[in-house]
Amino acid sequence: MSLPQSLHLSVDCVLFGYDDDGLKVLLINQKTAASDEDSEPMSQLPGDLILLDEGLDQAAERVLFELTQIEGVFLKQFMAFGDPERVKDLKDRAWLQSVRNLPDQRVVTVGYYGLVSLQDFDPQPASFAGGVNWVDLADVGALAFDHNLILAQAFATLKEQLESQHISFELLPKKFTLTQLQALYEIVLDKKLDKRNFRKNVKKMTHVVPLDEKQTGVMHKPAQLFSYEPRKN
Amino acid sequence: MSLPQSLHLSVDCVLFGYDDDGLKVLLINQKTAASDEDSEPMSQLPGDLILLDEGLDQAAERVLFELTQIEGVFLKQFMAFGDPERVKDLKDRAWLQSVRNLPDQRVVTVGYYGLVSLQDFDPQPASFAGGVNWVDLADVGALAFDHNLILAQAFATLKEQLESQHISFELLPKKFTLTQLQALYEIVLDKKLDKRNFRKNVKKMTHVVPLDEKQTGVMHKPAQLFSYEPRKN
DNA sequence: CAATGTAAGTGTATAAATTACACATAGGTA
DNA sequence: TACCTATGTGTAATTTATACACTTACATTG
Repeated sequence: MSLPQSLHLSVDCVLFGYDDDGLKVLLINQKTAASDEDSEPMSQLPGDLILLDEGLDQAAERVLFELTQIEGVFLKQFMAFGDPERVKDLKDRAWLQSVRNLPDQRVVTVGYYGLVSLQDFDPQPASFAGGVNWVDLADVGALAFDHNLILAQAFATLKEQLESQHISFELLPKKFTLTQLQALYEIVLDKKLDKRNFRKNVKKMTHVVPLDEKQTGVMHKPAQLFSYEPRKN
Repeated sequence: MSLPQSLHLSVDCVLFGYDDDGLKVLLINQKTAASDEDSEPMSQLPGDLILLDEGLDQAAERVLFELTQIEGVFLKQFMAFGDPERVKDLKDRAWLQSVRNLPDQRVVTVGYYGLVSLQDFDPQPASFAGGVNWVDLADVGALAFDHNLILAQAFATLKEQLESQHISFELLPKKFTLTQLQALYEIVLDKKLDKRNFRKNVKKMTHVVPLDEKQTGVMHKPAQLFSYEPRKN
């Protein structure tokens, strides 16, 4: 009834980062074997095979940390990608051969998206292998495998869940102004919002609390700082 | 960098069925080896390992058809389940041993939920092995593996997506009355709705169109029949 | 064929939520 | 001290959501 199976399972992390400059995604450069000249290095999402004794969420955390030194961030599964051809493209062969024991093996991957504030996290996280870059969403080029698809799907999920899931705050520094919060909403939802109406809505969110602190060093009226306080029951 | 992996990947289908009697889920009875007396047969969701050359959506369709003879229904991936212990429970050992070459192998599964109208589909789909039953959601007992968790997650997803995704119609016969539609909403959302307001909202849905046809054989004013017409561009 | 039972079908008034919109203020800089 | 810049605030108009009750069409029964 059940045939012997042989396939690999990986996780890929789509880590979004935000600062006043806009919305970025974390990409790593494939480190090809030193002698490889003809194959230009591609960018890809941080991802790797899962270990046999770890759960999926755990794997996503570990892989993200190993590849980017980032830890302790919000990470959420959003979709599995299992096209049998997804790692069979010619452009990806060289890298697979340099890094996998069984480069021809089918790989199904589980996508996670994550959110960080570029202020609170080191904007250029050290990595033990290959470069790590925050790339503006608009500037993302062709990625390895089906990673453009995974990224698009992750962004669509972020858009859908931004309002319902209290996740905007993961993208902001611990202390933020309402203008920052609004700018984030405008970027993710891709539409302009009215300042007064936006603030009216925020006032209804009991988990957004004003601090006894103001912005400093700005050449205009300093903004009130707020922080996110998830309900403590 | 990447250790050799060895795990199995399956799909599990949570198929919801609806009739005037309520919301059901399709379960199959594990067929244990004939001589097995001490292990009572458990119920589980229809699911099986994926084949090496098929995509995930394709696998879900195939597995559902093979186990229940149901095909051509709405099926949507909703979540992957990868707890390393999810198939290690004692209660599930006997069945795994009778059906798998590598019963100790870790299995990660991708969950799909599906929707059918019990009117339009055979309410007791034939199956080539083991019984197949529509079980009222309230009467679902302990299932094999983590299938109670998968079911709960699927139902939560259905609830979330019912309104945004036009999926209520998958659960209804091709021709339905507004009362049926409303009853479905009330069951899934678990709240009573106002008849007049509900109908006002439906009138705004351009994809719900009245037919030149009425209910027959009912001992009251016959209801107008409607059908779902996804926008044809 | 008249009376009865049953669910279908319909409108309006009220409340709530969303939208549109403009100017005074606090601090920094010159 | 004057000026620049982004902050912070209220109200009226519109749209959307909610609450609510009676007449109608068909089938059954006496």
